[in-house]
Parts: sequence; C-alpha cells; structure tokens
Amino acid sequence: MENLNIQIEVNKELYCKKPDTSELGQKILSKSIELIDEIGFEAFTFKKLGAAINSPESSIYRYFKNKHMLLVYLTSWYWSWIEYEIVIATANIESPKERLLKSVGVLTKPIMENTLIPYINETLLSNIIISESIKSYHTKDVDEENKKGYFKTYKRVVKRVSDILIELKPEFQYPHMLISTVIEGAHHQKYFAEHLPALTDFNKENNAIEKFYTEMVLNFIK
Amino acid sequence: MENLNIQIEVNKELYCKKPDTSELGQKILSKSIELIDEIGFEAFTFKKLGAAINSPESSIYRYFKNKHMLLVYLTSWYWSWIEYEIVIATANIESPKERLLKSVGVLTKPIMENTLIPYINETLLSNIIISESIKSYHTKDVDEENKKGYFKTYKRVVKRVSDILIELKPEFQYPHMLISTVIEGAHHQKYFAEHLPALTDFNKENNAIEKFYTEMVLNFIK
DNA sequence: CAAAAATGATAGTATTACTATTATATTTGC
DNA sequence: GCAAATATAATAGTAATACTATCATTTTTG
Repeated sequence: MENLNIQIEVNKELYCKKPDTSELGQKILSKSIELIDEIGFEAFTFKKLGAAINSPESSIYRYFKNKHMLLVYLTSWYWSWIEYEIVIATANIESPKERLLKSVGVLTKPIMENTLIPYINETLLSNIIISESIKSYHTKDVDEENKKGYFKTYKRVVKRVSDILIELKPEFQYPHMLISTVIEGAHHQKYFAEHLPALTDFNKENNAIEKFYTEMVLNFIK
Repeated sequence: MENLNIQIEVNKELYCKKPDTSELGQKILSKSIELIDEIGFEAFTFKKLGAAINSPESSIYRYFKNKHMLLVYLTSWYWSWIEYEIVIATANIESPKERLLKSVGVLTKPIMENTLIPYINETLLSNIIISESIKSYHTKDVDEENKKGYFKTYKRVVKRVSDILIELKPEFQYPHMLISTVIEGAHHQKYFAEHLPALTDFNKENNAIEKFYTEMVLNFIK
C-alpha cells in the first residue's frame, strides 16, 4: 500500500534551515539518529556526523545551531509523531476508558514500526528518546527554552491524555502527574531492562511495562 | 545535641584518593556540590572547581578521575545516605505496611535536613540528584560501569524497599518496577514543578508528590 | 629529623564546539 | 538558456575543555 502523505511539523525555532525539505537536511536527520543511537549523545559531534555523510561540519551548522538543538528537534519530532499515533489509535472510539487505555498502550508499548517517513527510523529514534531525551530538558537553560516553546509537543501529548483522564474522572487531582509518570516511567523501565535489570521486573518476554502502567492507571480511576 | 559519629562509606572504585579523609578532599566534595547546583553539570569543570577552592585542577584529578566519576561518587553517597534514612525511619516498626509507607515517605518528601556531615549539604545534594543524577547512568559505558558496581547503592535501596513490598504481598509481580517508578517519578515531578509545570500537578504548597506516590503504592498492594 | 606523601605551580596536547572566508555547485526566475 | 541567488564544499582558525606531565614546595608521619 502507498504511504500517506504525512509530514510531521516541527517548531521553526528549533532549526536554522528546515531540514526535511532538502537532501542534505534529510541525510542529517537520518544519519544523526543512527549515530546518536550507536555512540551516544555525549560522544556524538557534528564533525563525526559530517564524516558519516561526507559533508563538512560547517554545512550541518547551517541546519542546526548545535547538537543540543538537534536533540531538541528530534525529541519534538518524536512527540508530534506519538501524538499522531494517539489520535489514530483513539479515533472513532466512544468510550473514554477505552481511549485512555489505547493511549497508555501507545505510550508504553515498544516501537516496532518504521514506515511513516523514509528518512526517519522511528525504532532507533525511540531508542534515542529512551536513552537521551531527558538530556534535552535537564539543562541550565530549560526555563528559557521552555518559554520559547521548545517542549510544546511533549506537553501537548501529556495534556491530550490527561484530558481523557479528566473526562473519565473529573475530580481526579493528579492527571498530569499520572500521565507524565507513565511516560517517563515506561522509558526508564525499558532502559533499566537493558542496562540495570535489578531496578525492574520487565524483560523482553513478559511485556510487563504495558501491563504494569495500565494497571497503575486503572487503579487510579476506579 | 552532639552529632552521631556516622560516616557514609563509598565504594573504593569510585575515587582515586579517598576524599572524605583530607581537608582538600572535603573541600572538593563540599564545593563541587555547590558549584554543580549553581551552574549545572554540563558547565561544571574541574578548572572552575579548582578556582573556587584555590587549588589547581591537577590536585582535583588526584581525587577523581574526571567529573563523571565525581558525579557517580556523589550519587552513590546520596543513596547510601537515603538507605540510612530508611533504616532509621523503619527501625522498630513491626507492621510491614507502616514500614513501606515510611520508606515511600523518605523517597518522596523534599529534603530539608543538612546536618549529618558538615562538608555535605544534603539539601543541595538532593537538588543535584533530581537534576543531574540520571546523567550518571545514561551513558554509553553504563553496562561496564554497572559490572564494576558503580550503581550498587541505588540498587540496594530499591531492593530494600521492594523486599518490604514482597513481605506484604508475596505474589506481587512488579515490586522493583513499582519502587523505581516511585523514586524516578518523584524526582521528575519535583523537576517538572520547578521547570515544566504543565507536566505535573505538584506545587510547593500542595505536597502532592508524597500523597500521589503513596496512593499509587497503596493501590497496588490492596 | 629524614623520608614519604600531599599539594601547588606551570606547561603542554588533543579534541571539541564553534565562526569565518572563499570557492564551487545547484537551483530559480525571467 | 542564462544570470542571479542560494546551497554546499573546502579550508582555516580560535577559545575552551579535558585531560597528562613535571618539578618544586609544603605537610605529615615513623
């Protein structure tokens, strides 16, 4: 089947030159995801990325101000994509409880797809989000960058799912806390399963993450 | 009242020269906590620390291999201290449920004390743990460092509290997941409250974090 | 008091994170 | 189809970082 003509829009503030409209820009996105996944965000540099795509680092600087902004861009792209996945998963479903559980599923299930946009490997991108995305907002400039709207898409996802929670249980006092706990928790548990298994009970066979966080949410709304 | 003669032991692997037994070492610990809290871990350098304590950077390198190891040291110190706090909070309490709730309290309440060790400001240290500690294990060397025991004290805290959970409800399948979710979740919510309030419902007045995570744990064990 | 250990002072190196400049290629608008 | 505009490549350069090395001086300790 043909792909949908979908484009994920990213806030203009996050890039110097729009990367998804030129060949070089797409190569930068594509290869940076592979490279960050492979060597980690700390060891990742524009020089190495340049070498990997056969372009000088100065060309990459025309697209992104620095590697921090590239990470913010990728994170924002990811959350826009997740929002889209939630919209699709909950479309035409009447029951708010059902919509909530579908949303929690999107937020906690492993990401296996990689078909929406040819130059973005969604599976690798989700690995990066799990391992590195906290670094995009755990910085000394977080307040300033938040004001500029750098984290808008993440906040929108939390709001969208929290709104379903409120629909279901209007008196519930901690909707955003619960949803952000589910999101960050699921990321941590996936990371722990791979690197610090003593901190989790999840492994690749038992699918415990979705079960655990679904149960957690259900416990709160009943 | 006199202070207890308590010393927090840190794994020998984490330092080159034991910092808590010399004046310079204690100054390094003390000032690094202030400086990391003030300018953030990324901007923190041994050169700046040296300037702050009037010692050359080369002297600091004799105590810690690099700033990453210093962060791992501080994190390990913190978890040993939290373990001690949990032990005290749960001592002589018969009921496992009560012990569990006390432990969750230690893990989620804001840290206001600063009296145990004169050269460690526990309040500032807990800010660093909230803002920066994930960076100590979100690295490409995490597996290797985990093998060397760098994260032992964190794992021991999770195990200690999980064991109480298991005592209470032996059939519960996700004890480590639940406790690590509480710990990381509480840290995130504190960070969000200060920097990304749209992601939480906590603020300094409502004391929501302890309530929320206590309720979460109780939901799971009833 | 001598030997050992810790600290200070200073210098040096490779890498990082950029900025700047000029040349070459590619796109576009008439 | 060609000139003008724009994008990219090639190259060089700079300040800061993250160390390592050396030697002199001070402090501790047996």
